[in-house]
Amino acid sequence: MKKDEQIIQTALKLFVDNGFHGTATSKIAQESGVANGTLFNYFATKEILIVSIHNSITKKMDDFIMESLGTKSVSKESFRKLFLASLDWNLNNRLEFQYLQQFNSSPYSKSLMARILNINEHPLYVLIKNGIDLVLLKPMPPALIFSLFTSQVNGLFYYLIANETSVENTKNLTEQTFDLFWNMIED
Amino acid sequence: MKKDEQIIQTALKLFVDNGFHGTATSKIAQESGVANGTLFNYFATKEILIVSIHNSITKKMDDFIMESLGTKSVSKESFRKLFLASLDWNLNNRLEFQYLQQFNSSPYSKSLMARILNINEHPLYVLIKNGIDLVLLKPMPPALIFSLFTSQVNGLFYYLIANETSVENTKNLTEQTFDLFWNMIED
Amino acid sequence: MKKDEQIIQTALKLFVDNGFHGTATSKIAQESGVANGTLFNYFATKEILIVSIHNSITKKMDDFIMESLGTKSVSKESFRKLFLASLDWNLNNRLEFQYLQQFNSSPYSKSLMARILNINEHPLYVLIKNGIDLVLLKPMPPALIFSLFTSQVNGLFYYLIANETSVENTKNLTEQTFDLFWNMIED
Amino acid sequence: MKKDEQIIQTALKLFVDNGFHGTATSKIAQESGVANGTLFNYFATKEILIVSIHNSITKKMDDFIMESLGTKSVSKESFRKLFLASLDWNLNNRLEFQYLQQFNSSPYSKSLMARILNINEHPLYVLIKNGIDLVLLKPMPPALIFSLFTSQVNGLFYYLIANETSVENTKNLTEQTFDLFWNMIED
DNA sequence: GATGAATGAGCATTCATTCAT
DNA sequence: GATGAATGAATGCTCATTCAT
Repeated sequence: MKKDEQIIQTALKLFVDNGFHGTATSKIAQESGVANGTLFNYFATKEILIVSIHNSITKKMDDFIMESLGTKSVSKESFRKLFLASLDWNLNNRLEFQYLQQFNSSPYSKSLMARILNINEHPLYVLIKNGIDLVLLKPMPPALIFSLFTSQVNGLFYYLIANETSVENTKNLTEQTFDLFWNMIED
Repeated sequence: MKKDEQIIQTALKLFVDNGFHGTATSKIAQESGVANGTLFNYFATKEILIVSIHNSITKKMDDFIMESLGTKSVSKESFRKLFLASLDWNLNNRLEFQYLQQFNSSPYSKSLMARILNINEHPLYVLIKNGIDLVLLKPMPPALIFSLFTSQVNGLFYYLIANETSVENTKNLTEQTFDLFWNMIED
Repeated sequence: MKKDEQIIQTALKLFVDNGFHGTATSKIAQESGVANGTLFNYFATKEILIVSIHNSITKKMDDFIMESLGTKSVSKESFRKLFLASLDWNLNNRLEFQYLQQFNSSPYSKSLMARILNINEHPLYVLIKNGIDLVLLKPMPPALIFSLFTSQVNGLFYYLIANETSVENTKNLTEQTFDLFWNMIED
Repeated sequence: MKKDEQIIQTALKLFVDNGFHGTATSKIAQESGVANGTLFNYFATKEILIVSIHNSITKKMDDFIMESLGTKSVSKESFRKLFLASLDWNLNNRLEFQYLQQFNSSPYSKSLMARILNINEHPLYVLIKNGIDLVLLKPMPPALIFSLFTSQVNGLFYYLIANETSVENTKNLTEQTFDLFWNMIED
């Protein structure tokens, strides 16, 4: 692994465990196997490191979800794929999930360097907008449906991690929860 | 206002604006109109102050929601009241909402002194459980419905604060969103 | 017990256990059963309290030794009585002994308020001086004999507290050690 | 001089002059010609610095005395060499002597990091024990003779610093005082 | 590019002392 | 005389950042 990636991975874990303030850059350098000063050759300041981790995570997450979506046809199946992919990513990247939570509720989230996710270009948003236009979905503000979609995924995710269950059961609950959601928004 | 309450209010605002680390205790004392040392007569450490603010907020929130609920009859109306009260509280106490978000994704949330909310005794959870028993709600894990309820409120809340709209419109969207949710979970 | 005496006794123990710096005036007040501010009605500053304790101890010690001496006739018996009394006081007032050690090796010992023991007026010094004049003792500087006397007592004392032994044995060792010392200084 | 040694020397002087509490670490750093934080790169806490100084002093003192002793033959000459070396060290290292006094009557002396001087292995103790076995010394507890030896050295030392005198005279008094002591303990 | 010793601003916390009640 | 809340100067220690090697 390249050094910058190594540093990001180490820092990610330490930040989630001990918070931004609770993690000294010297500790990150040490656990990354580099010298104190070396860290600053890759990330000029601690804040830049923190934001870089955020950007790295969101990029990977977006890539994963986009790839999972495949074709962008407007259909229940597309929504279903997005729902499953989002949940899967959360379940398989819990450290990253926690990091994003922590980052978003910290003052760093106001940093100008943070990747800005323009909701209008988000594939889910586009899908919803088209769905409404095609009278496949209820005539509601697309941003509201977008927000409810995200929340529903999170709601299920929180339940699943608080009540660890079998893979099979997880799958069933996921399908069931998606169906509930779909019935809620389809016209 | 009593001094401890004054300190809590000042700290709440500063913590939300600048983060826990970004807010010096001396700054809190100064803006609270007390001397540096006085703050520590009321809250022995910064961590205790941070946890105390959390406990103060959750207590007020719980009280508000419980009062809004009134009778605990198992009915759509009760769920509606809880939905509206939760959203209202979020909308009218944004600083406190942000504080809770920040606190929950910080290492302080693991503090032993933090009020522990036992989900089994939460009025919403009880309502859901009874609703399932009475075949008013779909036969799903009550904790999942609980989680989806909370998420739906948050989903709507995020939409509303990102798209400020008239009080009238807010009210309509809220009723509409609750109805969607209700249709989703009723048997 | 009067309040000032009560405070002195409490402070004495706390200072020996935790050092001057390690003992907060508030702690002394608390353990003395008085309020924070009350302590300062009796001792205007912490330093005054520290010096007062020193003076109180040295006065009591001097009184005890003087009383033990009785007649001031220049004789082996007088030296013996002083030797025994000094040792006894150390053995029976270990807290006070430790306090004096700590005080004397602290910057407080330079305080102008500390009782000054003018060696020339010290009964032991007078005794020694007269002993030399009467050719009872070796012709050495009296201050040197004084210092050796004190050191011999301390040397025995340190041995006794490091090797707790029976009262009988303690007595025997004391007499034996004094005899050694006497043989050393008698002409 | 290496930086840690420089810091130790500076701190030694300041601690003796102003006490442990009366000496701020920032003052030590400043007078050592290093930055505040640098001090803590060498000594993680103030307490560690204090104990390190103690250990440094006792090591140097032990080395000096051991070297002065030379052969360990059991003879009056060996005791004489130890007596002279101990006194010399005290006279030539007064700051260090005062430091040890202050340290030993402070709570820091209970620190686990402090060098433990096991009396049984002390060269003087061994010498005394062998001297008794060989019927060179009086049949007394060796630890008592040890203690009296040390006290006699201190007693003379206190006299000498209170009554500064010529080198010649100091030498004479020392030899004389040792002879007195030797007569006291020899069988 | 890598190192790690050095830096010094910054902060949480302590505590002797004051004074209004 | 007693109280104890309030004070604020003082200090040990941390840690992001620099830079000479």
